[in-house]
Amino acid sequence: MLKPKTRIQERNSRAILEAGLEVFAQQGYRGATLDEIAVVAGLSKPNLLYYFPSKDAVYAAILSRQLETWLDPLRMIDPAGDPVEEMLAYVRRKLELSRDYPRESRLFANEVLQGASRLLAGIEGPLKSLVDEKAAVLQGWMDEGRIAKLHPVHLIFSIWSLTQHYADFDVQVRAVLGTGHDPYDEAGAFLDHLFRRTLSV
Amino acid sequence: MLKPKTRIQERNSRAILEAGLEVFAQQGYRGATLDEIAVVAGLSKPNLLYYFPSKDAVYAAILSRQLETWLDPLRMIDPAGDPVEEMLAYVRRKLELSRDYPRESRLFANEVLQGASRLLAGIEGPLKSLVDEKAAVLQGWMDEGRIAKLHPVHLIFSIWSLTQHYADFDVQVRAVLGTGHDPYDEAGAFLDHLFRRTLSV
DNA sequence: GTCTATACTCTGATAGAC
DNA sequence: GTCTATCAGAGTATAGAC
Repeated sequence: MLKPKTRIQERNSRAILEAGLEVFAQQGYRGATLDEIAVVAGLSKPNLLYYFPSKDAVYAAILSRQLETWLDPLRMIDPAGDPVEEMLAYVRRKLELSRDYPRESRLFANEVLQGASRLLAGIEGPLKSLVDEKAAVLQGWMDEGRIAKLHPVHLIFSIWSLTQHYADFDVQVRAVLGTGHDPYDEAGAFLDHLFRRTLSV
Repeated sequence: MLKPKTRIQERNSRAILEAGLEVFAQQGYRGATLDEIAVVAGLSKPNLLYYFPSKDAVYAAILSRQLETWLDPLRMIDPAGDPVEEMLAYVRRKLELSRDYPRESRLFANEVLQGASRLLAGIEGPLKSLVDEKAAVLQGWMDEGRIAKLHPVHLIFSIWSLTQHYADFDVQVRAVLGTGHDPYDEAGAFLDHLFRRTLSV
């Protein structure tokens, strides 16, 4: 990416990343086109390519920008806190991410679904380390009898899958629920209930 | 699609549907190319287009072929059975689908993720009807105090999300678990435990 | 019925005017 | 810095030989 120097460069760089997020999240890498991204960003295609050298560069910039945000909620689990409340707070934070950043969720979903070749190479190590670290915390809580004994890694998977479902499969959720529902409101209550029952000893 | 008459037509039609499933499931509709499908099917591109008039026709044929299989496990829930065991059996059937037909799962995931425009138009009604019907059965069980009181539709969503996660995000699951794990084996035990705790009164 | 050749469109990327 | 014009390659689809 071009290092932004002027106000107009700053604005255009942002517009491209924003438009790219929109289009890549809906179509996946191969399905997305620079034409569409340029239109959404309000630029010509050559102008877009003045800021980023290639389609791949746009995609990589967007992916890496979102990574931290995506893993932060897991990092925030506090080994010194109350186990059940820590887990329920994690579920809430993840559900809020799905509600407030559904495009980011779908971007990752597309990426993983399509093999994650661009993503996993870079984060496989750190991701596994973080999960292992937190799984050890959960295991400790289980050994102390403070939460129910379950496979800790699959417990983390279950939180990812249940919360991200509402962003990734949004159109299906809304189609099945019908009108007059607030999916995230209902999901919040449902998941709180589900994990409280599941985790309590 | 061409109505198969000869043995060679039968074989080629199958090969195209099989190859299309493979490629569409990994790339989504727009990301998939006829070139790739033809190569996987072992045919030339024009020959592929002799059997199906267009890319869209191949895709539509594959989608509709898989729909029944995908909804059958939900249909099989028996209102006259034991509530908790019926639900756990449903979870098992869905997990087996993910294990045995991961490409079909990813095909639907891509489709829904990318807006489901080709799918929902055709099945929105039937899908919602089926879910509503089974949600009423669950609600009845809850009213009778035979399973825990939870939002029945979100309960169904939770089963979809937890089971399909293992097919759709397979590469992430395996990357995080590391080697020496059988994801579906562990997931079976985990989900059985989770839903037994969640549903028991 | 199947293949080769090809038409035509879309896509990513570049050159060069302003 | 941004635009118009354009290229090469990939993409869907068709024509016509065999």
